[in-house]
Amino acid sequence: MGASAERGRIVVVCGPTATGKTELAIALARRYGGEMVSADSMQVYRGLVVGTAAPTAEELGGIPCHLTGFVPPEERYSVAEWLKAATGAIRDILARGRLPVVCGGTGLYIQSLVQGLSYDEAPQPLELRKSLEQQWDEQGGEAVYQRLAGLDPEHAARLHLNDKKRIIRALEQSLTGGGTAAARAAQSRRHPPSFEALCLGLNHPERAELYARINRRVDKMMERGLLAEAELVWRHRDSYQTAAQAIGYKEFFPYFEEQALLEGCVDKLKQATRNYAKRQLTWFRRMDMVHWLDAGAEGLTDAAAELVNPFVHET
RNA sequence: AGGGGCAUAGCUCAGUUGGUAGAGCAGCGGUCUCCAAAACCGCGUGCCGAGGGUUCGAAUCCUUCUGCCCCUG
Repeated sequence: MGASAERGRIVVVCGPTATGKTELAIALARRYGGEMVSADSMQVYRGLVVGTAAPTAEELGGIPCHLTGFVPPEERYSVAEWLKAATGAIRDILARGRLPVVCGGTGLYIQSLVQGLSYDEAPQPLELRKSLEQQWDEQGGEAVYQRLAGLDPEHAARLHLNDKKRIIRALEQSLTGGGTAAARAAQSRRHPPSFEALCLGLNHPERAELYARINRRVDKMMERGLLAEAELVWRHRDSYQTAAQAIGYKEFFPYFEEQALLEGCVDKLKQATRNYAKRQLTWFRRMDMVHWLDAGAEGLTDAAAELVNPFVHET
């Protein structure tokens, strides 16, 4: 009974959108007496259900699902908060003697959980950020970049001059006593990961197949009332800061503003979703702990179970 | 039928007075330590509609054909 063996075990289902992650996760939860934990930056929001393909009560069939629809859409959410919530939910599930099945497509969230990254508790300096953004817009990015280069040359050298978001984020951290990026990275890894994870990655080997499924799923979302959901988001676009940038809503804004036809917006949405799936693939492909499974294969759940069995039973 | 116009990357189009082509979007690859469904970076994938001619050299000029569009009847 070594200390390292005491870490709780979790199963993670990741991969690009529209590959059936939710379905597999539910099947595994059912088979192993587990509970789902969503790892999705948009499913956390209340009211975004059709567009985010959040698991429905019918799909779940009684399996508990955590971390979906619990954040008011006006709120700004972040990895740090999700990590805290997910860690808590997982601990609870483990305490009940059940298997946590984490399921989602947000690479940053999953990687942070699996690798045990910890984020600074301090709230983000939004005022400072605003003034830095202003400086960027008024004086140009070069000036802001040079400021970071003076404080953290090593990190600055890695960032592209156009990477406004990261340059400003790095600068605000350095300016508020966060030290260099290298120091922060070391700090975030000072504890080993809280859990031992088995990562299953779902993908369709043929890109055309993945894209065809995405297109079909968007059509299905339209049938399920995506447009009404999108209109709600559009009406509140000023207050739904993070939620309004979710794929599946912003693509319809031109339609509501009578600047585009509905059909064109649907095509744009399909395209945006395909682009997103590709980015997700890039992210998960480089996580070398992921065991890839063919999402379209017969007996997918059994194939997954072959990996999960030894993982949950070995001591 | 007569007159005119257009055919260039998967799509929309650039291409000076002739020097074998380039943008956006799509696509492909990648980055990612607190907006991450975000943000950012890299890569041109081409019988320049087909044939013939002029020329050292043609996407560019001439000509025939094919296809599409417009005008007149």
